[in-house]
Amino acid sequence: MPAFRAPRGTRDLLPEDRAVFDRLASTGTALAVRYGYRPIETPMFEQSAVFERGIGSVTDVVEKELFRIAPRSEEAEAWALRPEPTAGIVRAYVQHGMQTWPQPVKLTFTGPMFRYDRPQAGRYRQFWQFDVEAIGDPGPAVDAEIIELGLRFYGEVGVRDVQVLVNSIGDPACRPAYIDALRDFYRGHLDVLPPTERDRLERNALRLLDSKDPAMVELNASAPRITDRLCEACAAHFASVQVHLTALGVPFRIEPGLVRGLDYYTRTAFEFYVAGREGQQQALGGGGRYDGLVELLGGKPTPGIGFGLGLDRVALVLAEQGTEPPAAEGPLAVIVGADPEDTVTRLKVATDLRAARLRVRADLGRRKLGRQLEAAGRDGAHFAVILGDELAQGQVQVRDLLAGTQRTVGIDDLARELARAEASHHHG
RNA sequence: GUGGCCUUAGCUCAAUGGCAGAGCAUCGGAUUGUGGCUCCGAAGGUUACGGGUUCGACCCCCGUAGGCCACCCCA
Repeated sequence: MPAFRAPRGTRDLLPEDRAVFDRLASTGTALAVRYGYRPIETPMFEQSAVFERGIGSVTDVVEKELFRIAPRSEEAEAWALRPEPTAGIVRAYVQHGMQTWPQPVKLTFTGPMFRYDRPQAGRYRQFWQFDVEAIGDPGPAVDAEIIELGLRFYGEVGVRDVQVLVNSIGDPACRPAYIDALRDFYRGHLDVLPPTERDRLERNALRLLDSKDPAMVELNASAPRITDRLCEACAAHFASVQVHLTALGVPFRIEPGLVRGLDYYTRTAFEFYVAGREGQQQALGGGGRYDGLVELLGGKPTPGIGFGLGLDRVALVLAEQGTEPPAAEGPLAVIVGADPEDTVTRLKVATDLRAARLRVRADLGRRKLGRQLEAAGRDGAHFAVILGDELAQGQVQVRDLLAGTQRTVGIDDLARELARAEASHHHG
């Protein structure tokens, strides 16, 4: 009914929602910093080629979900809103010569991503990711470190029953042979393949592995497994990742059907799910190793690994699991007055208290005292400072709205008294 | 991108094809400067939008938009 509303697939984070997001983002950043990651920020859009080259042009993310920006002139560069953070961060790594920094370069970022797909709960055209990237470390120890970091994030933020799925999808030494074997296998069962899967067979055979079509699920049970066909180096790497994960006490499940949707991944791939929902879409987060990406974007051959965790989905799961959102904090005090018309004094008192670094609100409406106090109570204020005739003697009433008590305070002592009350309240 | 369900006040929901309503929330009042409770009142609607059928449409039909569900895919 309103004339304007938020574009399809986007939403407003009202203060209550925003408080949840703030908590998720600050928890993630603090956690990553504790692990040695430094916050970075890259543009929300890049040359389309950064994503086409990096993510792979035959992926869904690029083929049908890339949020392209209409060029403003013939000679304009083709731009696209970022659908994920890794390509842009790696582009920055190359552009700024980060290979001369102490390796690995560990970076973290939290911000909005954009994908032009059909919205659903937990699936938006603008969504938030908490991202961590370690560039320049071949692993396998850092693989386990980063998976443990992801799992710890969910724990600290209060999501219960998170499962870790891991797999290795090989590297250029072994994956091509595996994909050939996979194609041969599916070609032997062409009659069973649904049309869409048949279409993808030549283009992106790995994707058939995580199809949810019942016929495919049955067929995939007997499909060749990448984990049986890793080259020696990949097999050793994968085994060592598991040793490290076990040593860290990270419970995980090997999921041979786990393939990631972006082409740049090699070797370690992992996803986080809420237990019981693994079969559905709605991964809470995922990531993996991308040893070829830096080179693909014009840098020297450099290994890397990272993850992106979807904050919108974390917020959704927290709500479903009944986790209490952070309580809205009301002002320490509201300045109210017996004379509804005297907004000058109320605003002046509030301004002086704010200058003293106190969180106060002045009631600037011209309504009678009872209404002002009522609003202060609903606002969650701890105190009401009541301005009345005593002001002539330099005094005000300070009413404790929670306790229902009230006392007279000299106007010159007001800031000190309120600051002391706030301090004792927070320590008690 | 495919299929299905849904859309009435800020929110949650009513209304047989015949006067669009309730609760909560908002705002105001209950005689001079003290909140939460109670009582009274006000405001709030192009029934998502556009067509059609009908004497008459929130209600039936078509289209569009948005949300949700299952696909697809991913976070």
